[in-house]
Amino acid sequence: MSSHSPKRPAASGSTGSSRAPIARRRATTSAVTLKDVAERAGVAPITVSRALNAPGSVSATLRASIDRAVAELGYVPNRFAGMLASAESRVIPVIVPSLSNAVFVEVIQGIQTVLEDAGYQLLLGNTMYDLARETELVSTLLGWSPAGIIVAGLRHAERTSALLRGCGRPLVEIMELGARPIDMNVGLSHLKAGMMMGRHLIERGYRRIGFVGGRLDADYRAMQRFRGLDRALADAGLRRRPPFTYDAPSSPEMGGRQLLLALQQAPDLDALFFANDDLAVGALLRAARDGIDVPGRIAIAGFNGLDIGALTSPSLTSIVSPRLDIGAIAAAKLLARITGAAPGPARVDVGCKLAIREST
Amino acid sequence: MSSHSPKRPAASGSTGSSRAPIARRRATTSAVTLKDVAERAGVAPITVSRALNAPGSVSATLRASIDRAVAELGYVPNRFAGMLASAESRVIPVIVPSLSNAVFVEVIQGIQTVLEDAGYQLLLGNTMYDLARETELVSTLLGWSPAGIIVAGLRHAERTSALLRGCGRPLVEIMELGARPIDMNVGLSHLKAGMMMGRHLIERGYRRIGFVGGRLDADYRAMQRFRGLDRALADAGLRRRPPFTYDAPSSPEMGGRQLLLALQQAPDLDALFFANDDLAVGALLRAARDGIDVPGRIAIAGFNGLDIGALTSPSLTSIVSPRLDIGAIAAAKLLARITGAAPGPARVDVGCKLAIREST
DNA sequence: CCCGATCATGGTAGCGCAACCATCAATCGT
DNA sequence: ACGATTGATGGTTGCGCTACCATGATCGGG
Repeated sequence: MSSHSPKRPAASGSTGSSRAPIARRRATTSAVTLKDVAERAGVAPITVSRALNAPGSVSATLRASIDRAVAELGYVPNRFAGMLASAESRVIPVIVPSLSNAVFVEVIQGIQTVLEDAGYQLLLGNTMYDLARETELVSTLLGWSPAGIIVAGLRHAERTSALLRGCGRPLVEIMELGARPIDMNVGLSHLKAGMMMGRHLIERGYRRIGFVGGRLDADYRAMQRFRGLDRALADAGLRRRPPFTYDAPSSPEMGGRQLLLALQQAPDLDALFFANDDLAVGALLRAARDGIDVPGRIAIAGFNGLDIGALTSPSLTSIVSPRLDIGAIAAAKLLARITGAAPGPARVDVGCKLAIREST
Repeated sequence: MSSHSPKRPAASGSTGSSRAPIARRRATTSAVTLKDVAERAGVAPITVSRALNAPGSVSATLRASIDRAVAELGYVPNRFAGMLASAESRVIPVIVPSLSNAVFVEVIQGIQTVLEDAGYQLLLGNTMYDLARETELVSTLLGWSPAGIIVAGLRHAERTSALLRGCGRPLVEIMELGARPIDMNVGLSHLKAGMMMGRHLIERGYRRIGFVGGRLDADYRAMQRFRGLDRALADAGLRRRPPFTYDAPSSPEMGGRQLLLALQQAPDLDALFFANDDLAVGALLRAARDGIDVPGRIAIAGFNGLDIGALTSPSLTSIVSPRLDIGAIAAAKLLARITGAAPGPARVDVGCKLAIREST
C-alpha cells in the first residue's frame, strides 16, 4: 500500500546505446497527464487544456470526447504545472494571529465560503501573535505565488510590510481599520468600540471602571479597545487606570482568575471591561460560582458578541462585530481585484454594535 | 498601487524580425529566481538549489555568498516549480466536517504545529458534513499531488473511498476508530465513549436517560456515542429511547432549547447525555436561568471536555478527548511514512477520559 | 607515486501545463 | 461570389526548479 513507485518504464525505445543523452525517464508522479487524455481523445494537449479551462472555446463534439477520456482515465490536473505555466496561482494565504480565538475561525469561515466557490484555495498561517513568525510566514507563503493575500492586522514588522508592499499582489488587511493600509482594509475601529463601551458603562452610572486583557503589547486591537475606554474615561473626567494585564492567551478560566485578582487589587472597582468575550464569560461564571453579584457588586462587559454571552446569567453586555462579514467582504474584494472587477472602496468599516444585556 | 504588470520588458534584444520564434518573454511573476541568485553569487543555479535544500553538500564559502545573494535579492523560492520538478509536494490536505466545532480547530492546530516545523503546508477543506462535498474536495485536493492526506472520519462516499484508496498516498483517517481504515487511523471509539458515559450515569443512580444530538444521520460519531449509551442502557436492562434530535448545527443556544423540549416531551427523564459540550453547556446555562436543578431535577453530561465545562455552575461532566494529540499524532505518522521512517502501528487509539463533575 | 574513491560543482534535460502565434475551416458582408 | 473576418485547433516554447549524469579536484592506501 501507498507505494510511491513510478509507474512508467525507465525508458521507452531508441538511444539504447552511444552517447550521453540517455533516454531516461525521471521518476514521476505516476499520474495521468494532459497528454494522455489528449491521445485518448485524439486531440492536441492544448485542446484538452482549453476544454477544461474554457469549455466555451471548444466544440461540443470534442468537448464530449475529451470529457469521456478524462473520466475514463481518472485524470486530475496537476495544479503545480498549471500554476507554474500560467503564473496564476488560485492560492490565497490567510494569516491570523491565533486559532484559539473563535473570532478568527469565523473570519476564516467567511473567507473560505467565498473563496471555495470561486475555485481558490486558502492557505492557513498562524502567527501566534509573534511578529517574527509573521515575517517568516509571509515570506514562505509568497513562494506560492498567491493570487492575493489576507492578513490580520495593520501592524507588521518592518520586513513584513516591505514584503507585502513589494510583492505587488492584491492584499487585504483585516480586523482593524487604519489610516494607511498597504492596499485594502476591512475591519472596524477598536478604539471606537472601546469608547462605545466606555460611554455605555459611564452612562449606566459606573464610575470606577477597569480593563482586563492579556499581552496588550502583542495584541494591538485589544490595546486599542483599552485606549478607547481610557479616552471615554478621560472625556468624562473619571479616573483612568492602567489595564490589568498578564502574559497568557485568553481563556474563560483566565477571565475568572483575573476578575478575582482585579477585585483584590482594586476593591473599589464597580465595572470591568474585558478584552474579549472568552475572558468575560469566564468572569461571569466565576462570579456566579463565588456569589459575586453582577452587575450589583461589579459590572462586566466583553467584546466580540460570542453567542454564549447571551445565555449566561446574567447575560453578557458586549460589542458585536460582524466576523463572518469581515471574512466574506475581504475575500470578495480580493477576488474583485484579482479578476479585474471594480473592488469598490479600498477601506471598509464593517462597524460594530453594542449589545446591552444584563451584566451591566 | 498593486499593479500586476510584469516587470520584465516585453522582449530583450535580438530577433526583432524574421521568423516564428519571437524572442517574447512571457508575463511572469516579476520575481527573483534561482538563476538571479546564482548569477549574483557567481555559481551555477543547481548549486544555489543545493545550498538551500541540502546545505551540507555545499562548501561553507559558497554557502555564505549564496546566502548573502539570497538576502540581498530577497529571493523566495517558487514552490510550484520546485514541486513540479521534484514531484514532491510538501502539501497536506486536511479535510474536516466543520469549523464551528472547536474540536476540529484544535485538531487542526495539533496538525499544523507538527507540519509547519517539518516544512509542510496544510490545505484546509471543510465538508460541512456533506459527503458529496467531501468527494469534490478530495478530488480537488488530489490535484495538489499531496504528500499525504488527513481526513476526519472513516465513513466516506463510495467514490471518495475509491479516490483515497487509489491515489496511493499516505493517509490518516482521524477522530474515530475503525476496523478497516483505508491506510492509517488515529482516533478513539465513540461507541466506547458513549458506553462509558452511560455506565457512569447508571452507576450514579440515574435510570431514565436520554440522548440529545443533531443530524445523527450525518454525524456518525455522535451517532456512535448514542449507540454506546444505548448499549449501556440495554446491558443494565433499562429503558432505551430514541435520541432527541433536530436538524441544525450544534450551539449552546440549541442545547438550551433541546433541554426544554426534551423535558417537555419526556418529563420522566432524570439524565440527558448531550452529543457534545457546546450543547451541554447551553443546557446548563438554560437550566441555571430557568431554575432547573442540575443534577437534582436532571443530570446533564456532555462530550469533548471543553475547558468551559469546568467553569459552569454546576460544572459539566464530560468525556475528555485528546484533541491536540489526535492532530499531532496523525501528522507525525504521516510524516514518518512520507520520509520513510517507521510509522508505528497503523491504528492508534488515543482513548478518552471521563471527567466527573457536578452536573451528574 | 599511481589509481581508485570521495567530494564539490556544473551542464543538461525535463516535470505538466498554458501562453503565444500560426493555421485552417467556416462564416459573413456586400 | 470573393475577400475579410471569425472561430476552432495545433505546434512550439518556456514557467522555475531539481534529477541525473559528468567533470574536475582532492585525498588516502598500497
